[in-house]
Amino acid sequence: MEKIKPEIKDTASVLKLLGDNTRLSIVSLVQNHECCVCEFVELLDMSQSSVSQHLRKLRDAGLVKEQRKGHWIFYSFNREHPSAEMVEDILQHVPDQNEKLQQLERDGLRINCD
Amino acid sequence: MEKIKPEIKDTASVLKLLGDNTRLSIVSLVQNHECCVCEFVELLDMSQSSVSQHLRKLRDAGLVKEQRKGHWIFYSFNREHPSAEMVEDILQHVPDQNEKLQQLERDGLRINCD
DNA sequence: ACTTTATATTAGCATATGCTTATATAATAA
DNA sequence: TTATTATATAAGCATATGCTAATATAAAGT
Repeated sequence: MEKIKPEIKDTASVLKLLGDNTRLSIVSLVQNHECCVCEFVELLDMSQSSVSQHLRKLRDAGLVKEQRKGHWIFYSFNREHPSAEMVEDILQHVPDQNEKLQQLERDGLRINCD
Repeated sequence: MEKIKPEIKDTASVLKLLGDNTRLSIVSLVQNHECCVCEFVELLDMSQSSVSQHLRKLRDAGLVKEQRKGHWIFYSFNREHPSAEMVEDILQHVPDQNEKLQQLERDGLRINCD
């Protein structure tokens, strides 16, 4: 049985969302890690407000999930999204963002709630 | 040796281009077939001007190539583009557009210069 | 040369986008 | 309760986008 493909207009709207430097970076970052807003702010060197607005778009589209942990709200990739597979295919063509996260870690700026 | 991945901002700009219904449809159509402008106009039910402007964006980005054949200018997918592989991966998640082309064929509206 | 046909380009406009600044909310800490 | 911290939201603005309508171009046909 074949997987149901989303309609072309739904696919286009996902691509439109990813067609922004900031959002593509965010999605790439959360593919393998949970991150909180302040980490994005640090990594992307953008204002908190701006990051928050991008996150809202991603969340509204269902591409990312949020989960509160104490002070912080952590965002993660939503593998349940109808276009999740396509997004993962796309991310394979995007340069790895983990290095930046590791740098955060070394700088002691990584937030950990576990 | 590993393939060179385009920078994230280049990838984002390709996704932005594809993040439009009309352009995603066009790219999907030319993935396997050459099409001329009037065919797009017919298939997408849009004005010639609008289609032409979308094609220009795709051509400027190098995602499609154009080739004149007599009366018509045929557009085709450019497999040399740095993000061509990614685009093909994406298109696998897009519903097949061939049916529409076959309908054109049946209606005798398909342009053929061979 | 003139006309037709296919396509491209331009200008104008309404809407969308992404940012900044300022303010609100919500959970925690004192 | 009040203050602090992390995040969200709203307003305002400059720029980008996609469309239509009108016009230009360029090859082909007569």
